[in-house]
Amino acid sequence: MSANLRDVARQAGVSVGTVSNVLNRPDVVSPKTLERVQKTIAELGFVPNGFARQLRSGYSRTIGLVVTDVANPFFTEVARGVEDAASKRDYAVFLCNSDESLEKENKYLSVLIQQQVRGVLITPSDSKSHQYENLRERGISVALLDTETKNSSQCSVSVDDVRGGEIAIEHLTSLGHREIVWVTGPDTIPQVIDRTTGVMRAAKVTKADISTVRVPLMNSAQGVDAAKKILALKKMPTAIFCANDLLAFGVMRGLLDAGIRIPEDVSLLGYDDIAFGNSSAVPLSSISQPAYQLGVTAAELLISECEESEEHAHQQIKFQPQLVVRTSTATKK
Amino acid sequence: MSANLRDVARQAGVSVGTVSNVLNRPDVVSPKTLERVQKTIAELGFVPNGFARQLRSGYSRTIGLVVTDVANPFFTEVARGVEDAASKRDYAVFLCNSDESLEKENKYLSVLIQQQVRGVLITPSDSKSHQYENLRERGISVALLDTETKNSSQCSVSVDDVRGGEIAIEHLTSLGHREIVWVTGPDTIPQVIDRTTGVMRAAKVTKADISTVRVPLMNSAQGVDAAKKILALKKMPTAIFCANDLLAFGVMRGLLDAGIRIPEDVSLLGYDDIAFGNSSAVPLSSISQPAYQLGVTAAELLISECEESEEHAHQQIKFQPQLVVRTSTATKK
DNA sequence: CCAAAGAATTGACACGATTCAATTGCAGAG
DNA sequence: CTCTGCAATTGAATCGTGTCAATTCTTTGG
Repeated sequence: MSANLRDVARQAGVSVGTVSNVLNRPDVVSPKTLERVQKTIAELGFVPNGFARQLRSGYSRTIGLVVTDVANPFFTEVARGVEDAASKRDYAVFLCNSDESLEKENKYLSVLIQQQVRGVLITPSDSKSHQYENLRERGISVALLDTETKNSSQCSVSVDDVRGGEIAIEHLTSLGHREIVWVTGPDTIPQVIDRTTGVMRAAKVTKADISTVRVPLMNSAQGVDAAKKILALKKMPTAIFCANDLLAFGVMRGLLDAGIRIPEDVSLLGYDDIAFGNSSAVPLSSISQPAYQLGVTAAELLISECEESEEHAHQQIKFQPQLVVRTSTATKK
Repeated sequence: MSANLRDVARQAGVSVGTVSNVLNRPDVVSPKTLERVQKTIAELGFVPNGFARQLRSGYSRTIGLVVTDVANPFFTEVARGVEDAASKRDYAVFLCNSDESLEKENKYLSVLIQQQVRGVLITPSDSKSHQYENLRERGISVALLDTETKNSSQCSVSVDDVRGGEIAIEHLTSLGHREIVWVTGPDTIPQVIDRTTGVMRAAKVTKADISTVRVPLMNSAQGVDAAKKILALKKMPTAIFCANDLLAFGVMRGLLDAGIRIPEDVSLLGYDDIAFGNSSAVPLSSISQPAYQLGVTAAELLISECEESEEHAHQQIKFQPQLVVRTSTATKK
C-alpha cells in the first residue's frame, strides 16, 4: 500500500519522531537531516494519514451545519454563505437537514459527533433544545444560527424576529387592515415564537385582530392547507401574514384557485424574501433577511471560537429585518 | 471527556471486543448482552470515534456530493434523496457546490480527497471531465449523477435528457408552434448538450425552426437577460423552451414586464418541474424529472460500489422524463 | 582537554476502535 | 459423567501519527 511514517523513517535512517518533527516542527530538526528526510518523503510519495493525525490530535477541519429545511431557498442562501466562509479558512462543511424534527436533529448531531466535527452551526428545531451540552462536553463548539440565545454561554447569529413580526403587522395595519390571519408553524420553533411575539405586540398597539392558523410544517404544501382553513373561517380576513414565503406561496395558490383576488380581496405578506418572490403569481411582499451574510458571519464566528477557544468571547449578533413591498399587499378597500 | 469504547465495556461488565461487536455485528452477540450493552451505550451517551474507526478499517463512512447549483430546487431535491439514502446506511454527506465552474469543481474534489471520502457523486460541470482518474487512483469510487456516461467503467444515474428535449419540442409543435427559441446554458454542460440534441432531432422531424439563446449560467437572473435578447430579435418566436425552470422564471418575468402575455402571445416551457412551477405568475409547463429518486438511486449505487467493490458491476441507470402541462403553453393562435 | 549547556534525535506510549485467535460456557449425545 | 461442537466472549495486537521524557551528540568557554 502507500508508505507510512515508519517506512520513511527506515528509508531515511532516522526515527519516526524525527520524521514527525520534519512535518510538524521543521525548526527543531538539523538542516541536513531535514533535507534528507524531505527527499525521502518525496521519493516515497508519502502523504500523512489524516485519520491517524486527527485521531491523535483530536481535531478535524470540518464543521456541521444543521438547518430545518434545505429545500427552503432561504436556507440554501445561508448555506452558501457558510460554505464560502468555511472554505476560505480551509474547513469542509457537512450539511444536514432536520426537517423541523427533533428526532432527525439528534440523529444528525450524533453523526456529526462521530465525524468529530470541530464545531456545529445549528438552527434549532425546538426552542427547548438550546443547550447542546452533549456537544460541548465533547469539545465541539456550537453556535446558533438564525436563533437568538438568551444565555451568554454561546454564540448566536440571528435576525430580530420579534421586530420582523412587528414590522409586518405595522405594514398591514398602516394599509388599513385590522382583521389579520397569522399563518404559522408549530409553536416550538424559535423563529415562530419570536415572530408571534412581535405580531401580538404590534397588534395590541395598532388594535388589530389576529387569528392564528397553525400548520405542522412550514412549506408550500402546508400553505395550501392553510388556505383551505382560511376559506372555512366564519369571517374572511382582509390580510394574511405568513411565517415564511413558502407558506405564503401555498396560501396564494390556494386562494387564487378559490377565486380570491390578491391584493384586491385580501393582502398577503410573506417572510424571508426569497428570490422567487418576484416571480410568483402575484409578486409577494415580504420581510427580508440578510441570508448570505447570516451564513458568512455565523461560520466566521464559529471558526474563531474553535481556534481561539481561550480568548474567545461569546457574541450574540443580531441583524435587522426589512420590509419589501411588492404587489401582494395593498390598501384595504 | 467523552466516553469511549473502553468505558462502555467497563460499565457494562463486558470486554471491548463485545462492545465492538454490538456496534458492528449485533447478530453474533447474545440477546441479553446486546440489550445490556446498548443500554449502557445510551446511558453514557457513547458515540464511536470516526477517526479511530477509519484508521483501523482504512475506510471512512463519508461521501461527497458535488452539484452545479445548490440554489436550484432540483438539486436540493436530489441532495435530499442522497442524504436520506446515505444516512440509512450510516454515511455522512459533504455537499459541495461547483457553480458550473470547472475550477470550483476541482477545488472541491481536492477537499474531498483530503477528507478521505469513500466515494463521490458528481454532476460534472464539463462534459470533458468525465473520467476522474485521480480519484479512482486513490481508491475513491465515483458515480455520475444526472449525467450519462459512455464508457462502462463507472456508474451513472441519469434522466434521458435527449428524450426530454424531444418531448418538449414535440409538445410545442403539437400545439402548432414552429418558431421556437431554445434558451440554454454553456454547451460544455452535459445536460445542455443532450437536451440540445433532443431539441434539434425533434425539430428536424417536426420541421420546427429553432433559434438558440445562450447564457453563461442557468439561473433566474440570467433568464431575465435572455428575455431581453429575445425581445431584441428581429422576429418574436411563438414559443420558448428553457433548459431549466429557473431560466424560465427569469424569462417569464422579463417578458411579462415588457407587456408580453403568456401563453397568449408566446408559450413558455421549462425543464425540471420544480415545486414553484405552479406558484409562478403563470403556472409553468415543464419537463418533470424524478429528482428525489435520482438522488436515492445514485447514493445506493455508489455505496454498493464502495462496499462490494469486487462483485460490483457498473450500471448505467436511466430514468425517463415526463411532460407536465400547466398554463404557460397553449395552442398557437 | 574537560565540563556544562544546548541542540538533535530517539523510541515507547497514547489516541480509540477493530480484528481474530484463543478461551470459556453450555447443551446435547453417547 | 465425559466428550464434542457450537455459540459467546475475551483481550492483546494493530492501524499511523503526535508527544515528550530520556538519551546522545555538538558546541563552547575555561
